[in-house]
Amino acid sequence: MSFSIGQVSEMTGLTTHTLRFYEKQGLFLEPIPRDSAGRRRYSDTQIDWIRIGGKLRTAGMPLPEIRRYAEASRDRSTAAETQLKLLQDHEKRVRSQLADVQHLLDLITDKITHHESR
Amino acid sequence: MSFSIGQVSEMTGLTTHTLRFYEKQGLFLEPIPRDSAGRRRYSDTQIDWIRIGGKLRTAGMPLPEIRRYAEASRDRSTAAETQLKLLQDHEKRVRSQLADVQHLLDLITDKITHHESR
DNA sequence: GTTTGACTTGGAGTCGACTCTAACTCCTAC
DNA sequence: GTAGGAGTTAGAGTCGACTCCAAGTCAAAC
Repeated sequence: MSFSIGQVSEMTGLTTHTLRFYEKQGLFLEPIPRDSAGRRRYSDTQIDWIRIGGKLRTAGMPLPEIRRYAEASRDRSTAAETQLKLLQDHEKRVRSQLADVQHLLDLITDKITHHESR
Repeated sequence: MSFSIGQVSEMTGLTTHTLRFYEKQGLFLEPIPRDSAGRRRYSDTQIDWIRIGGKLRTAGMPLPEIRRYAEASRDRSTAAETQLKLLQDHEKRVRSQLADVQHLLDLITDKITHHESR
């Protein structure tokens, strides 16, 4: 079973523009095959990957890192470990952003408490 | 006590370029006063705000929202509540990014566990 | 057999957030 | 008094991540 770019767009929430753009950026690694008329045909496994890539994006991972993530799957024996490391690094970044926000939240709630008890 | 743009740059880690850029973007709200030669002089309270703005940035908040945060401080009676809301909204976003990463981390660690137990 | 609609490409345009340049003005130190 | 260094401005350039455009191809429906 294979899907057109329009179908994949519907399935993943990425626009067709973005799908072509990601392909140009080398984010897929397995090249997307074309039918006799030159149109892209996506397989299930490619769609699975696109969904993961999309999650990585919404999670704030920059494209070059997502590319590294994709490239890691080349080497079957080290893929998961490399990807784990990329994810952990990114998790650290997001966690520190969260810590920043929470620090500011503390300051603000303190301010409000003081204001109320005045 | 007031400080030059170069000193503020040192103190906050933002470049002088960025400080001028943020000012153009209306991120300060209290306008930065100039000395007799037209140079910016930052007060302590302005520096305090710049530090907060910087934190908001590294926490991933976009500039328009930081502007709203700054503008909120106009109205002394509602400032803290408005800012609290902005922070909470942003916290939600960052949390959901973190959840995405953690979901992927789960998938990967599962994959590794399976691989090891094969 | 032509219209319609989904696709193709290369390349241009947009937007957010900086980052840099050019030409200029001050102040301080020698 | 002039050289150096830190400022000033308006505006241009960069980079990441899309987003759109023009010109064209193809298959299916009428």
